[in-house]
Amino acid sequence: MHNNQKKIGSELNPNVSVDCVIFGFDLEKLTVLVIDRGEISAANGPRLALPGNLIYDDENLDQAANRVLEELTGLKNIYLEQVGAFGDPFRIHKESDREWLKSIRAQPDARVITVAYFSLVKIEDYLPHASSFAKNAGWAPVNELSELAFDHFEILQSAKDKLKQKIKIQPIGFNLLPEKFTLSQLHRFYESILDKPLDKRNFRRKIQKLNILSNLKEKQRGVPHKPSSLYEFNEEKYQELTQKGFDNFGF
Amino acid sequence: MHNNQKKIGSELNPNVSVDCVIFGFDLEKLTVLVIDRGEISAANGPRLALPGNLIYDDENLDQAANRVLEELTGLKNIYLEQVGAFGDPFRIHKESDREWLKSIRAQPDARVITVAYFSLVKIEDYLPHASSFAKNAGWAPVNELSELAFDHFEILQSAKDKLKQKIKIQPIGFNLLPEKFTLSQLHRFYESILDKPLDKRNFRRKIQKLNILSNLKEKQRGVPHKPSSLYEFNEEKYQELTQKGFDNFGF
DNA sequence: GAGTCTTTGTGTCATTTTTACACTATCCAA
DNA sequence: TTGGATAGTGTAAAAATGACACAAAGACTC
Repeated sequence: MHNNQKKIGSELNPNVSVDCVIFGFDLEKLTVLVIDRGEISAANGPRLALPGNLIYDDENLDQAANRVLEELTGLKNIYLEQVGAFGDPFRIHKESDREWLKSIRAQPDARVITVAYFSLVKIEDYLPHASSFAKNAGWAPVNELSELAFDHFEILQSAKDKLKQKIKIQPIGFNLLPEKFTLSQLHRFYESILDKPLDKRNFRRKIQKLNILSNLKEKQRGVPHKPSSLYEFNEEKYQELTQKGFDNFGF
Repeated sequence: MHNNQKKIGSELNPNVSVDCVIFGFDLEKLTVLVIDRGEISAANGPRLALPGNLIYDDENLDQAANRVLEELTGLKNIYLEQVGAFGDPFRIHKESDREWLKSIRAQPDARVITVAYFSLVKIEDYLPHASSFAKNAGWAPVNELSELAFDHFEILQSAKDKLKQKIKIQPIGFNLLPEKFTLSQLHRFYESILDKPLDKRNFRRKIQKLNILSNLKEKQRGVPHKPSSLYEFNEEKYQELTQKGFDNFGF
């Protein structure tokens, strides 16, 4: 069910899967793409899970993650980074999880090591893709989740931590925000990832000094308050920065 | 050969292994523990490899890494952190690697995903352990290696990068250095990991401000120059720091 | 025991970065 | 026209950084 467009000449590896933590930002808070597994028979565990699947024997891990991401969102060439491997032999212990696996896997009891990836996607770009499990996917605010299937909640935590580290070192907001955005939105983005308030003026000073933003000569319209200037990221500057590396956006 | 002390009631998982990047510091430069595979028949590839092994189906990844580490060094409760998963389906392509696998694995052609860990070990504590592959193990200076078996060189690079990041955030020199050490040794340690020169006075100022070092009232003896004061780490302070996290030892 | 070699250990100043903090401007809606 | 909401802006004190040079201590040699 997960994947019925079987690749010719390749076999699923029953022991290794990838799971994707796909972050979005709805201009208010950080969100993550989750699958709703629907009503489950037995002990009703968490309905929500991260998208993921077994890997094929002839693809590498990055390819597998890209494939899962594309199957779900239709998006290619998306920022994707490994979080790590998760392999508790008892990670599949909840009865509800086992029930679900029986319905989608040939060997539901096999021990599976999963390799988690996180990616950053503009919510505006995401259109639920026709294929497979996407019809039950949706964005959930990261901080409102309290449980997920399997060890996915733990994976989500690790992914958040990775993202938190990453954002101090590279301006990756880039990948998540719409083409045009306001400084306040960017500000909220950093606050929701770092999970603490940042002084408005200091934030603006610091982000401007990176020289990565272009002030479009355009303003918000129709907002019931002073309209904000719109900005866009300067991709060249971004490349330059990530090359040289910029230690320290550590608020 | 790798592991003949088979655990009762558990099976090796033919698809998942762990590899350990065990760093040491010989007071001059960063070193890593490698296995010498000896003369190999076919196309003579790299003799050196990282220690590693398949996992058992009833142990989790951290346990497997600890087991491999202990089998090799006899050391328990060592600092150990995941680097990531490596899973190129063609990672076993060199003829010399295949020859070697035939001699140690039941299924030498299986596709194997490996999960890499790095750990930090005091060289003084390390005594080659009787068991298994340890007799051919030894410390090699990290920066003098130019190739390793399989994708181990790539893994080593990743581990170095992780270590580099880590050291900016936590005072883990702790785990590597002998009980008593001099500031110059610590200085050299940071330089060899960050791979760039650090100003002596600024380094000393910064490290002292962490308040993590105790100046023993003791000096080096028998050195043909002004003897240095010896220091030790203050473990309590270390715990405190890692809790609060100290952003920024970013030279 | 005088001289040489080698490494330790120390302070200051100029510059940059960080932090804390409050009020006016602009738009919409009532 | 007023009220509500958010945007946008500067300064001053404190802390951190980076650059830089010379005297002190021991071992060894002659």
